[in-house]
Amino acid sequence: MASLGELERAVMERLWAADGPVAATRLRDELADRGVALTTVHTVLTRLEQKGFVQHDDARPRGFSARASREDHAAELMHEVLGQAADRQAVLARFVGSVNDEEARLLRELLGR
Amino acid sequence: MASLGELERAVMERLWAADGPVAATRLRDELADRGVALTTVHTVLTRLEQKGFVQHDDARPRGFSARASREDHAAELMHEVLGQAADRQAVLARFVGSVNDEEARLLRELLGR
DNA sequence: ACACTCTTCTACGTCCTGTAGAACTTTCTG
DNA sequence: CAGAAAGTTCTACAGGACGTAGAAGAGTGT
Repeated sequence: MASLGELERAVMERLWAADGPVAATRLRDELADRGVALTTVHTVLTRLEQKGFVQHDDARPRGFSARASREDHAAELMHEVLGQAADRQAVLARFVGSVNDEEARLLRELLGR
Repeated sequence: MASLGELERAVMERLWAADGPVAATRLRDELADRGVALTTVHTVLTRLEQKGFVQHDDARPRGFSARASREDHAAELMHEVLGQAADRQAVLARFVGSVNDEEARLLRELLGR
């Protein structure tokens, strides 16, 4: 369900990187390499809001921000994927079987050894 | 990158559920509720092949099969999602923080002790 | 050989996403 | 406060992905 387009993802990336609400103009500037127009940014933001990924305050130059942190979002996605399969255990087994050492160590730590 | 359409997913589901190559006609029958034509099934299969999810043998009524098991596929997706975020550790932390007890137990087991 | 089944080719409508002009609203500035 | 500047919303369109399938071609069975 939650798949984003190229530009949408790029916008989310900036919102996640920012530490507070971001104005559309700033997003346009940060995406200068793409040369997108300000209205384009607005369109994308509106769509991201409809999808529930973004919200904006009612300050005058609107401040846009991500509803969930990048990490929460990713973790959520991981759960979604995990939940999709009937045999969650098998999926976890495959998953764990292919994490690198560092991640494995971290996982052990997180699971309280 | 790897996002499938409604029908595509349904087809993959049957291929994953099957324990061997499946003929297009059988897929059509299994998807009878949708009333899709055989050619439609073929089109979808062709696209899934192009995407690398499916392969077929050269027996005469072609036998189609998934390239990866549903579990491998899911685990792969999980890795993809994990890799997308800059702070993988944070993602793992959130992820582990929200698995249920049973899954946590399984994870500990899988991580060897 | 002929009918039947399967496969490939080609095509089209719809929805999603990128893209942005036009029009409207709010804010700034003289 | 009027006019300009900046920001926001509305509306539209093009391209691509996906669902859908007819037409045409290839293989199989009798």
